[in-house]
Amino acid sequence: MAIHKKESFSVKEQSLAEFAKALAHPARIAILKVLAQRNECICGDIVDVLPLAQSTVSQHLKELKNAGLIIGTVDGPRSCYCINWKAFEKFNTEFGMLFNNLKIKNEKACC
Amino acid sequence: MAIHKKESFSVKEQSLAEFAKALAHPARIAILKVLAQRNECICGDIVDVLPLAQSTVSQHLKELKNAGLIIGTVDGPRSCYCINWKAFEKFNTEFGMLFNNLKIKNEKACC
DNA sequence: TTCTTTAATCGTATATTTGCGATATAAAAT
DNA sequence: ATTTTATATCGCAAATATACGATTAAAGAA
Repeated sequence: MAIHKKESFSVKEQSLAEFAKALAHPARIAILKVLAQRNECICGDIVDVLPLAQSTVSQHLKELKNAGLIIGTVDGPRSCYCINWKAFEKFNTEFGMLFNNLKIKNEKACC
Repeated sequence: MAIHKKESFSVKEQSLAEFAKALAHPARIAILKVLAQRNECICGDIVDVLPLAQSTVSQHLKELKNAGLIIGTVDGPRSCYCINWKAFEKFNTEFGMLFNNLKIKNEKACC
């Protein structure tokens, strides 16, 4: 029984979906906010701010890193995370273009 | 064992995450594309285009509808779906604002 | 060296998502 | 009235995601 046929969609569709999935949890949105609000790259400070266990936060950070939305650097015994603005820019405009392209074609909607 | 503490985040964070979740599958991205490319509101035509069973497509449509991204109207024996541009606009700008606000504050990143 | 601190990873429980076939529903066609 | 067509929903199986405690790893401090 073939389950999860995400591969059968276009690369662009998959990549947009991947990006969206990385943002699809309030904790990860909150992490991005924290990372940006402090102009130094925080690591465990996020744990103090979020209502989640250290291991859970670490897991969310890993997902954001895998999606390319943040960059992690090891700094002695601690880890320093930053937002990867390039990736954000890329996906933000990609989303924007998707929406715009759609809208142009769809001036007269039926419902 | 308390699982899923999404409620402990801000309403805005939750709403952004909800929007992202609705987009977090290539099938749903593809559906939105199809809905926009044809200037008539399609229903079962989507099933012909996607590599998924009718029931699965119906389920994805339901999720998009629940998230408010599309509107469904019953038209005789068939259903007519359209993109809800207002919701899209709202979330698109909300995302944009999030990114912009973050970027302004974060001119000097450490990594 | 030993202890402490910081963060990643492992193991595990539970929840949610994804997908399909089968069935139900409802309107149109015959 | 029966059949066809279009779509939603139900029930189930498998895959993923979420969360936590416990453990590991690695650097700095004692």
